[in-house]
Amino acid sequence: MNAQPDTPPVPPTRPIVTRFAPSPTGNLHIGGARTALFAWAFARKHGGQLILRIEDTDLARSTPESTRGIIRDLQWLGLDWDQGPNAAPGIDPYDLASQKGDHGPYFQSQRHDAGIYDKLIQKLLDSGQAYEDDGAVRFRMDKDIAFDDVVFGHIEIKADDLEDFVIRKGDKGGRLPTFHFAVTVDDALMEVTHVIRGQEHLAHTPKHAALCDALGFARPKWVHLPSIMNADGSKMSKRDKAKAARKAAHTIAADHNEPIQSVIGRLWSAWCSATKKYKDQFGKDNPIQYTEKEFRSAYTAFVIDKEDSAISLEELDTIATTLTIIKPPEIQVSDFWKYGYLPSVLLNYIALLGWNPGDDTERFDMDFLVEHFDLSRIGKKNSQFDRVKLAKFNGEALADLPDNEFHCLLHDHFANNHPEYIHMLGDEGFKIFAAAYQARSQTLDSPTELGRFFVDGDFDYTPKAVKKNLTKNDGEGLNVLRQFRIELEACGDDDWTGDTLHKLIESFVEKHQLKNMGSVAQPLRVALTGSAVSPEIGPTLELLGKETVLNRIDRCVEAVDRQVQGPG
RNA sequence: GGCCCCUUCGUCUAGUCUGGUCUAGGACACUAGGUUUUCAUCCUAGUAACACGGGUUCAAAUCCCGUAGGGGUCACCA
Repeated sequence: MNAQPDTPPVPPTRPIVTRFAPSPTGNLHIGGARTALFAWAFARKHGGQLILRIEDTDLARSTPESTRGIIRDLQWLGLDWDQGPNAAPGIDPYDLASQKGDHGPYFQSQRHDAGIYDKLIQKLLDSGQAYEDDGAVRFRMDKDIAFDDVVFGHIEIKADDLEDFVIRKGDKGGRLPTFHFAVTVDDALMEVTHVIRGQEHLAHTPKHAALCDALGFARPKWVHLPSIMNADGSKMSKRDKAKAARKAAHTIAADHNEPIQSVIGRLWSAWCSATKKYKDQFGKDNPIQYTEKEFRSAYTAFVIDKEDSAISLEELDTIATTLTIIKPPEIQVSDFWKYGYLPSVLLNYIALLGWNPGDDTERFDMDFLVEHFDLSRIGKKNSQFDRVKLAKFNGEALADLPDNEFHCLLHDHFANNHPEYIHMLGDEGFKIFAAAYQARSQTLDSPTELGRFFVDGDFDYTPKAVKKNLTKNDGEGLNVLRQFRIELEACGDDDWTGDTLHKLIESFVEKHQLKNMGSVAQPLRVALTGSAVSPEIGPTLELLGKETVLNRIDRCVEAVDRQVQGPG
């Protein structure tokens, strides 16, 4: 007990504390996800703490739905926090008693209710560093100020370039603190050591530094991250989705040489038939219902870039996607989820935007990131988001998955997004479908583009594919198709499996002295898919089923014959 | 516009602090060839960058100055 160490005790160092502080005014977008990732990685690397704090000081724009969405997206990504709202299922994140950590509450609206900000504002008022202005409170910015940023270095601003700024809103804003005041106070009170956030806050940091000084708080280390941009160099934003839909509408108008209103009219018809199809397929009404008037006015607003439409951006986005007039650009974390990216891959890819481990390693998991993460390796340059590279990473990760894991993921994805495939293929069929597309999928959604013909026989024949595989050389392929149809018809139901059918083709090739399997497989592909592309021919035949295969061959032969004989 | 920040292949980047080993490396994309029943995968090879102009130096992608271009910010939004 009284034994003292020989050496003086090491002075206690402050544990690393980072925070992610979104404002709940929309979904978590990709830039926010990277900020969260870096804050998470830095805290984990140093055995520190990550705080999730919700900055809901904007009464008009903050919503509980956004808070829940952000929490859900962070959980999907696998980024966990040590202090903040409780994300356990069934628990209301706003519930004070359930929040984790000693520095709560973790919602700024709740902190305001607790009087945390008003007390400090009064201090500034009393000392003359702040003053009342038309119901609001402003902070005096009358001195030169300098600060150090971990990424951008030393920055100095002259007093002349600074202005007094509001720290507490007036009655209209509920007398809540502004972002600048709340963020400064909370970071200090929550003992945050490293403020990791987007570069858009760099220009605000002089305010935060001055506030820290006036309040007598130690300044945290500021770490500003460069922005993530679109391929064209513009900033990534959810408005891009509307932009894409708008562009699509205008493109359709131009292609058909018709006014935009008539395009919207056609979209309405398309929407009606999509709704009807939904009902036929699922036996219940489409949960999204509009009157023609609503639809037209909302879409018009959408197309001419107005936010105040009767239908929300998200719903219009859904419509545009349903009608397949656009494949909206992925912007928010939930988009990447919806389009079948793996969270581990998304995280890997966005970690590479502005950071790298210093060698040529590009594919890594979060254990690697935590081990190697270092603030000094964060770059200063904005980076463009390259969906093609992400897709490649994702495709490789999917291909590397054990079969059964891929099957489960694909099944979940399709159950949520394209249940008609599961209905039509059945559980056994879906297994074959998954196996057929694992190596061919860049996302869990890819099989819908590649394998639509499995559930939809209403396709046109690609002229090039018909010529090359059927009509060329006096209809060589067409003859093979006719003859092979006979063998298929003779095939018993028990023999209708991928392996047996594959062998059937092999022996047919041998018997007729054909060049190779392609001589049979390619004509079949055209008949079955309309194109020259499908997964392996065996599983393709098996999955389609005997009846469908024979019908499609007949339909194809007929169509090509008609075409060869010419019109009339 | 004021202020702040940034600038290496088409894109993400290594290299810049501590000038020479950089005739600038990797990845994605692209092109060509090979494997494959198609597609995808895979293998091999290739095209491709230090924004521009001055300086400092024996030597500059690396240091300094200027120009151009880009981004951010300038709300009782965050």
